[in-house]
Amino acid sequence: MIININMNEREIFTSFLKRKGLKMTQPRETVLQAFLAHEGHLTTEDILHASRMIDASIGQATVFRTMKLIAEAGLARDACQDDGPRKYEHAYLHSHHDHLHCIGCGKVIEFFDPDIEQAQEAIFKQYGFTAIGHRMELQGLCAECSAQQDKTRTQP
Amino acid sequence: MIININMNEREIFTSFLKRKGLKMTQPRETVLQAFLAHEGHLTTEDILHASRMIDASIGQATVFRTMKLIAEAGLARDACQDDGPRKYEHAYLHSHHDHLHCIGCGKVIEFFDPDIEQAQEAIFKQYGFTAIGHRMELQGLCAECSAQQDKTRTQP
DNA sequence: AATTTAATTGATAATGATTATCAATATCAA
DNA sequence: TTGATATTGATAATCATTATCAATTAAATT
Ligand SMILES: [Mn+2]
Ligand SMILES: [Mn+2]
Ligand SMILES: [Zn+2]
Ligand SMILES: [Zn+2]
Repeated sequence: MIININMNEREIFTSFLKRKGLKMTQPRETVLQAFLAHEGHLTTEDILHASRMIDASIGQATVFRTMKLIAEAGLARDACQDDGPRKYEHAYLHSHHDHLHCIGCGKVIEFFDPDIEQAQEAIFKQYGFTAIGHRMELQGLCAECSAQQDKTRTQP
Repeated sequence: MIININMNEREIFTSFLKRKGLKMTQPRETVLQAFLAHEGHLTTEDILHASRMIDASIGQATVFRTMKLIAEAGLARDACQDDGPRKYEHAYLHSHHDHLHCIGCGKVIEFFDPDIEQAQEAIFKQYGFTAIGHRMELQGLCAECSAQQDKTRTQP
């Protein structure tokens, strides 16, 4: 099975299901459309709400189950690794990136640094590992939150 | 309060507690000793077991609470970010490092790469962030697990 | 088209890690 | 020693996720 560049997400998901002996169903269709309709970092609850806009009878368990399949099909991936519920982001035609997270206001900046990626590859090689992936999240204070904190400090 | 290089972990913890208006107690002493007695990546359950070797009456909640304080005092930090229970590692006189994780056998290798650390600093600066920290975990297959997987593939 | 087979669904219970609650107890400054 | 206050362990509660299961639905086969 060759994945054609013109194959859209729905076709990718359908053929993924068929390959695994699973069925394309109405609820799975609904969850997929709900996910595809929103960019960004989405919790399962976000996707449940979006799904129920389309079909109010969708169950929570179905969203958990379907999102796991959508990720396995390569259309979604885990976004952050901080505490709290898992967050999915789009993976189809969305290239790999890491996250810079402001712990003051919660803002998340996506970035890609080829030097870091290359250095990571070098680490894998150095220890004789076959690379599978990595998780990296930088945590800090954005410019605004830094300034605000300075103010608080100088006026106690 | 200047932290003397000769101040041992117990003294650091005691003065941390005093500074926060908290008390050094028998159970906290026990949990600290249990943690200090074991290197590596320890779950709260590991530390509970070790604590109960010293004092069988230690409660689970006390371990959760005390480990949080020990981490806040700078003696412990979170080790991994994979699923499952939180893992603590020693932070006192244990320099920062990242983790290379074999998802085949679970092996964890600790490494430190100044180039990656520097590149991370550059990212913070580029986006105007004040750096606080980062979490990075590389995931792959170690040499043994890679070899084993190749065997399975060529002999179906 | 009807039948058969197996996968799927949503509701609900269960799980696992962590946190909150609370009455009884321990600590420590005065 | 006392007394205010922090702490404890047991237990309940929470939160995200998974497991269970009877009813339903999708596809393969007649
Ligand atoms: Mn992202
Ligand atoms: Mn470590
Ligand atoms: Zn911010
Ligand atoms: Zn391995």
